[in-house]
Amino acid sequence: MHLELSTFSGSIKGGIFLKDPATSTLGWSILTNSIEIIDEVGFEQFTFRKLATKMQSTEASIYRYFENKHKLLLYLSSWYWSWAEYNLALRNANLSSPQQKLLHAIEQLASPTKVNYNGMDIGRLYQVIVRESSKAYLIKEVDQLNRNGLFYNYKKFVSILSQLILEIKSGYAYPHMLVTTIIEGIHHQRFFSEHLPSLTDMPLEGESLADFYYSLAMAAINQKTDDLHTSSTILQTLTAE
Amino acid sequence: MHLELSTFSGSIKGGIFLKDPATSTLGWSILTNSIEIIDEVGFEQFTFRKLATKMQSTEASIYRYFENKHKLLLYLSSWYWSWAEYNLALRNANLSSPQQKLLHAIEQLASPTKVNYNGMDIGRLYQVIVRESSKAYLIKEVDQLNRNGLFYNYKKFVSILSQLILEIKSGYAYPHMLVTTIIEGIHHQRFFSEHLPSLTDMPLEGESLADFYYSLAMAAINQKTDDLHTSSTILQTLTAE
DNA sequence: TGTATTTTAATAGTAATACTATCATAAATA
DNA sequence: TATTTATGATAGTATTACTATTAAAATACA
Repeated sequence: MHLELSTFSGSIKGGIFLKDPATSTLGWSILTNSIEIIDEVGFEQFTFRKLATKMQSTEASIYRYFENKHKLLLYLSSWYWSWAEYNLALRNANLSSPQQKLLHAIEQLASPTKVNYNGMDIGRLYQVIVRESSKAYLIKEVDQLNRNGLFYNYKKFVSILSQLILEIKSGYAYPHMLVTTIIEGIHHQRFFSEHLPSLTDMPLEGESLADFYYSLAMAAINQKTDDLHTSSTILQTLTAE
Repeated sequence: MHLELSTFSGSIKGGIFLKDPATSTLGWSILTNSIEIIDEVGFEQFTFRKLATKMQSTEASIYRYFENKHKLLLYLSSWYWSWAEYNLALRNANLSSPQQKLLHAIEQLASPTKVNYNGMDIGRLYQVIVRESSKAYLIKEVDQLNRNGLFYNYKKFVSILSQLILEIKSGYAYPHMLVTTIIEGIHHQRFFSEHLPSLTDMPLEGESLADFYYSLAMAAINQKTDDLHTSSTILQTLTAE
């Protein structure tokens, strides 16, 4: 297991960074320290000045790696999805059942392995992803970033899960919607259960969270054709009751 | 309809504002203009200076209504949920079927009425909600804000839909999770279909989006007990295949 | 109608943020 | 050893996110 882990290296698109932080100790320090600060103070309060101070480096040095803190967040997010993809492939390598593969994927999304990878605290990165990752794309510049392929890693992960869905139910019409609903749903429920519990149900641990979304996926996939209506036919059915 | 509309007034918790913007023309102007600017430049680039310039007023005047731009966003979000609740109640007033009520709720979430309420462009507010509303709670200060009851309106709306779910299927264990999954899901799909289409399926209009989530809700609710497993039993089932 | 009170505008100012630029030095590499 | 590259140190600018003060305008109220 450890051997495989050490062979992993996130493949992040240039364009996110000015200089790849994965290629130097200072760069790697930017990543690990930024995770800690963002986790502690939140992305809004996170500044390159705070990061530089913590790292005992300078703002100027950080700016040589990233244009701004948003690109750094995008890097962390991309790295996470690259890691998630790698880890999932490892875990599912010698399985054939797409159901089981999907279950593993959902379990991993709901409670990731809390390992430490070269000083990078994956559990903490997960915390950051849960609270901050949607801010990487819910922005005005999203189209421009997307044109440059900067959401590649997230899209790739979604695409892999969508493929799994189609293996389970060939011809299912909404694999991508289902997958993104599950992913973002898991993140939201994780956040809600900790901070806004009345928006969830009971203290949900990673396991039961995974159960809920796996069941949801299966229910959606295995829905009888009779259950699928358009708004108008649904309304007719209901009015006829 | 117009009469009813004019009787609506959002009930927003004090604590979000310093002085209720709904009680003065300047305050109302802050709301309508901020929606336009946030829609145009995004919440990150939105500043009270830009707002003051557009309104032909001053920063100091705006600061008398809101502590900061985040509280203003929270106000817009609360106002939206208050409006959504009011509108839904109106639409469902003389219906009895909880299924139909839920369908109406989901349809409204997926494509809100594009009316203009006292100069407030609801369609534009909806755009802002889709892209920005999660930033109102995905922050480090969430617990403190929540202790002061500042997420009341969103919680209330979620609670109403959860009640509907329980009317449809008494005893269903996860009404809140299902509801927030649907709400945030709708917003995400709306955003994705416009900006990251590979994360959705086909060009989804409001109607088909509503269909997808209504079907999802029904599938989750009407799931046979046999379909509900814990992770361990799921794994056993799968391994046995 | 006049006076008191509240609301807004105008202006100024401060600390922090988000950068850019320059130069020196250390480390790596050729 | 020479040369490139990476980092550090320092400085500086425009913008942001406010706070404070005073004056004018609008409103309430007696």
